[in-house]
Amino acid sequence: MDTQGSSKVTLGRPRANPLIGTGANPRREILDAAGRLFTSVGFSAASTRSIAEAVGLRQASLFHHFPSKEDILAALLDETVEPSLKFAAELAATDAPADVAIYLLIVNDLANYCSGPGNLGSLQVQPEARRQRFKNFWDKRDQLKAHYRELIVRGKSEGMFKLTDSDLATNIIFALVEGTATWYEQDGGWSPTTTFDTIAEFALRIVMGNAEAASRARTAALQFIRHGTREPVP
Amino acid sequence: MDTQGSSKVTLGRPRANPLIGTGANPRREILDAAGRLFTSVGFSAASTRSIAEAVGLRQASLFHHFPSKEDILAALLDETVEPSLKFAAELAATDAPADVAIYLLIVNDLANYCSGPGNLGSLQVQPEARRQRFKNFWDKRDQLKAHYRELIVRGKSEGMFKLTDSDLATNIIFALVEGTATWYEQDGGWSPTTTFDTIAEFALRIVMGNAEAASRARTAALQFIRHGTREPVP
DNA sequence: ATTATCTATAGATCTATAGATAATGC
DNA sequence: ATTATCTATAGATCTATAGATAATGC
Repeated sequence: MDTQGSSKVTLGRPRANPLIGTGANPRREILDAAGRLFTSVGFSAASTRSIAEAVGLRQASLFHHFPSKEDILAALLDETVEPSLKFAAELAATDAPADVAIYLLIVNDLANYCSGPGNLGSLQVQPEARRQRFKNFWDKRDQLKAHYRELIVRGKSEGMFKLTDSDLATNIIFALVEGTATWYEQDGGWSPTTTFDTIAEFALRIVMGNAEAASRARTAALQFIRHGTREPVP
Repeated sequence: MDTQGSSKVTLGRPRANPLIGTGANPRREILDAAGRLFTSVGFSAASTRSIAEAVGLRQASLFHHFPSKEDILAALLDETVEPSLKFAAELAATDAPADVAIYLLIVNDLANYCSGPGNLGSLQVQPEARRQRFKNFWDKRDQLKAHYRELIVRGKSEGMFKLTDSDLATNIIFALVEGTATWYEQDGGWSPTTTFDTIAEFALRIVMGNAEAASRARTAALQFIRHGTREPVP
């Protein structure tokens, strides 16, 4: 079975406008176009007709791939949180200290949330995303937030983080990360690397309350990526 | 002329449902209901019918008060940024040091943006708010952001703030403040005072890179409110 | 006479379903 | 035969306008 769209044969009746899209992976094309439209004009304002047109299909043909417009958004929301959740789980299984781990978690999540045109992470702030239909997404997002909380509680108990209320701090740090998707633009201004690194270091300044300690933790985190351990290279 | 709605006499034909709203200030009632609906279900998903029903009017009657649905959103957006902009201008005219000023600016803006049901500050993240029609709002919001930048540049040049890139820092701090409207809820968890104070102190930790200095600046800011100057009370 | 509402409706959507059709697979 | 598309359309909206109506003001 070919699920990657590398094959050239396409079954079924040809599209109204075959010039747009390869037709090899219609589901993927639809998700990409919908992501662009949902973030640029909004979920409700993006019509199924406009999504279909963007991929060279007629409006009704979308419903062969998704039972409803909401299902398209559900798939997109899931795609944004799923990789972050997976990374957080893997990270929790390492011996990374709390400061190193939170830096790595933030940089990874920023890369996920600020991906795709318009930054798919910004989908979740649209009021339509609060509908019951998307509960599954919010559950996963709560799990991701729990990983943040876990690290913050650990860092505090080890005396590494200087915080009064771990839960409030979790909310603020998490919002700092998630909120980036609503303003950051790939094109204008700063490179993703610079931006994400700065935000993660700022988060360390918040929890550690010390710019030098934050800077050292950042360096240790970058070492950790390269060597899979915090031990400094000789 | 009575613009405050304190009068009991109401001109014109009675409403379909006079039980809802006083009828004394229809424009205000419409804005409040629309604010609730725009933040809870989204601008596009909130129909003019649903807004009208919420204030006991028929759908068409809204258009006596606002020429279009977009004009309602424009008025709401303006109401969120206008008081913040005014405060920032007044603050700039005082002798408050950069750290004290940014603390006060942030706490004030948080109170503004997190007001009204659903936090009216969250209106601006809806993709519909990007439309050309709302350029006036974005211009004012840019002015407010310029005040943040001003303080950050000043604090850095005075050696009080430890930052590499003032512009990137401005964006991140500003997003930290604005983004609060998308997650903070009055009812669940923390009081506005505690939350806003914590966020402002965290912003100081970011720019100053020192928890103790941040804490002192916060104390000085609270003094400044009480005495209109930073000089410690004897 | 003035005002704020009402009723009625135009005209433009919008999502989703039903059933036909144009490809390839076997 | 299977698949992915198409056309056609139902039925439910949605915003905004036109003109009537039910109050108060003078």
